[in-house]
Amino acid sequence: MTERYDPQIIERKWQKKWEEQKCFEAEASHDKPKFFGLIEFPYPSGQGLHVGHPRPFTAMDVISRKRRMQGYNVLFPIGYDAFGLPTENYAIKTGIHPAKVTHDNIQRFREQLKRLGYSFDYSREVNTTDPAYYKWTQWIFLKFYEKGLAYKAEIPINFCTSCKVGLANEEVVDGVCERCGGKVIRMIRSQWMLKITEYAQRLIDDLDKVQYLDKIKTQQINWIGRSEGAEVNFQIAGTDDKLLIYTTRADTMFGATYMVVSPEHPVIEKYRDRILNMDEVSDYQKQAALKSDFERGELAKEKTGVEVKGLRAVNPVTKKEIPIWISDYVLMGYGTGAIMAVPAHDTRDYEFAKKFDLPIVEVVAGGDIEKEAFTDCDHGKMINSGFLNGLEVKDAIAAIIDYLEKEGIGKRKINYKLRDWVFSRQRYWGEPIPLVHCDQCGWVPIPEDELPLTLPMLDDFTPTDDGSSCLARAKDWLQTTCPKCGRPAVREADTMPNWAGSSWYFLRYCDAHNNKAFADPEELKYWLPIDWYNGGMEHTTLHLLYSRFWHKFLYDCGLVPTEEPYMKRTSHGMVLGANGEKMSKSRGNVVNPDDYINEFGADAFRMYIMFMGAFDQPIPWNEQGTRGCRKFLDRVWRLQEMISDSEKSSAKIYSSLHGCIKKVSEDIERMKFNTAIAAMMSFVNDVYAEGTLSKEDLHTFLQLLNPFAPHIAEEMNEQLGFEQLHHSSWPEYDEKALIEEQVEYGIQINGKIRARISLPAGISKEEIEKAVLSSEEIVKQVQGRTVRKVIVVKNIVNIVVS
RNA sequence: GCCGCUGUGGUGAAACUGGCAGACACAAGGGACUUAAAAUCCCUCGAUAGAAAUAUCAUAUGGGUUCGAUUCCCAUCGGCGGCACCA
Repeated sequence: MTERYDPQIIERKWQKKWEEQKCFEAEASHDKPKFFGLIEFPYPSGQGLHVGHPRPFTAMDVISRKRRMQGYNVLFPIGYDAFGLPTENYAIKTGIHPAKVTHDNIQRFREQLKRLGYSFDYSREVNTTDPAYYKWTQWIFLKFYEKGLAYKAEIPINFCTSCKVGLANEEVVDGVCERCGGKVIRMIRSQWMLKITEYAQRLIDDLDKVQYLDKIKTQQINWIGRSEGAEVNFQIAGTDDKLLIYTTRADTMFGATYMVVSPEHPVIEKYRDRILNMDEVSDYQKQAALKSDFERGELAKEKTGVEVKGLRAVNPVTKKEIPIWISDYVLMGYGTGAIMAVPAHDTRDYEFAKKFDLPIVEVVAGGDIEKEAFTDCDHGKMINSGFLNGLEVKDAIAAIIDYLEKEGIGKRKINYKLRDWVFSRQRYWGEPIPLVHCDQCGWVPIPEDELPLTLPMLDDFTPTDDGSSCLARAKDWLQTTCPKCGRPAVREADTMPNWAGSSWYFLRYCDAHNNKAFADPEELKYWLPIDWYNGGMEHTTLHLLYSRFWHKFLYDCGLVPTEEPYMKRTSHGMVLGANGEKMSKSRGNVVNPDDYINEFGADAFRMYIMFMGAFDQPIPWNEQGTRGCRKFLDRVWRLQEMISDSEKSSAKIYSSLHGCIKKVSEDIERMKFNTAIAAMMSFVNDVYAEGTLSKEDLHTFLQLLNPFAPHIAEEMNEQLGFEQLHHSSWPEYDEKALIEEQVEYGIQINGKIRARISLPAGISKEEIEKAVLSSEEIVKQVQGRTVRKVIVVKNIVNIVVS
């Protein structure tokens, strides 16, 4: 009689063994084919791991464990993305240094991860806040600077007028400071920018070279937002100045009845003396400054705006004078900050024109502009448009741009919605930007041998009154000398955003302890590209795009061997709280895995997290689920009592096992972990029905179970007397075992199942048709009706009768 | 608002390329074992009608394409993610 299944003992035993034997460290040799599996490294928050973390981790652990058994040299690393706001805010509140908080949090995370039995290579762990790591983050930033891709620009930040702190967008709730409820304004600051827009086209084009889920590609393409259109100059009446606009619908120019400029547009300042209602205009500018771009873009909001009296523009095709308005639905950050408004054919312009009673001129026939804007550009012909009349929209666009170019009024232009990356944060807990400012020499990079530029130890992390980070108060650190001319100079007090460290961490995994380079080129050549990167959909447009951008830049510098970092990208659905809402401390629905591991074991927890639902869909946590999977593992454990003395299992069990091998092997590749587990459950149910199976077949089953529940699988396998599972080869299925002798056909009459008939396998369609039509059941059902058609597909026979 | 995803029993879901809707579980109910409980094992389990065989209805809602639609198309309604300083 075998002992009772006790996961607490078994799991500790195997975790210890794996660590001692260094089972999951990637092999230094480059002889074998490699597999680099990547998960998004966690942010070590103060609450520790919650049940959402293990979902992607377990999935990639399953895949990595399978790859090892398939003979690959596997790199499955782990690290911590540890710079960031929550830790800093915690430090401000408690006075405990963020480095200490980070250290403790990481310690806790690591322990929790180890308890879950992940096959991470802990020897290559990275931590973005470690100076030995961020030395290279700074080094890469200097490369950007060197190549002219890092530059300074005047960009607004959110500033709480009461705390005197720069705020992240997330900290601004309904226009006020999340912490104190104080008024938030937009304050202009000079900030470091990275020119990601220079890579916009390549970031779209090279998606063809990788296997990302289509929805991820689509999301990135839409985010980059390439559009083909034209830039057109509108003369400002009575001046030599022109207002430049960008439009994708140049065909509608004859319908442009007014113009709108963004509240920040420089033309306002320039002509303030000519503007008759400047008081009204500046009031509006002030109001607009309080809103975020997001609020301003919201269509749901009532349109607002003010006519700029005294300033008028000339429509270059109708030659008519038209009014100029300012409104916050036009953003300075996209296009040119000015638009021509064509209310008949643009929804926002239409709404605006209706509200302020501006003229609406229909120029594309086909809609009902009394009711709404007609924006369809695939149907409809031009009207009221001079030489464009009668043309289709597509042709009209080409014709008018040709005309504009010929007349020198405008030109073709490709535009991107993507904006350059604001790279400065007025914060302490980030990588210092390794530049100094010298009155003589301007911005000067610090010499490479002075990297890393480490964060000074402070005890007060609160920002300064003007919104600068607390580094601005660290005078000793701030004051330095210019590396170029030796005169006194000042360091940059802003730090890098959290995204910096996560934009290249996967490269460091290839050679985590190198202190001469961010990684050895030979290691990069072997390990790159990452074979499979799984992460959340929420990272699609920021982290994923930023890291592709950094990688392409490093490729251009000759520092990495591949154009793209990730060959394959998949994503998981979020684990929600039991109430169906996103897990968060403030909602009080955060679930910690520890309780479940203590009660049911890590294997049961891993099984459940993979079984609970479709991997790519969000799913609420269910308290009962882990118990159910524990029940399954108990059943698996008792298979030991069913081992037969004979060498072979019954034909039925053999066939069931090989069906299971096929299903599990294929489903892991498709990330259909839930159905892979269902297949294993079915196999175990079959064995229980049969009452017995061979030792060899149980071993094979344990190989399948091993990626999901590695501790129990190794333990049972050891008791059977086989070598450790992670050294064994992934089983192949026997095709012959899957062939059935009889096939059951579903017989439909006019598309509805009316009968089931079992026929021998491998007979022709004609024979099937004959057999079905002559069967007693069908003869009865079809009686008195005419058979029009018989369709035989797979194991369906549809008889169409009338 | 814009972009992407999504909607199937009491619950989580499955159905791979348009081909037998509800696999596999959870919960619930009934039974066996037990002094009893836990554990375990067996049975029932979409709705309506029926003793049953069976019939009708059913994959958010309304249309469409098709021999056949959970799957494709159009519209409507609800949920989730992202919207550039949360990570």
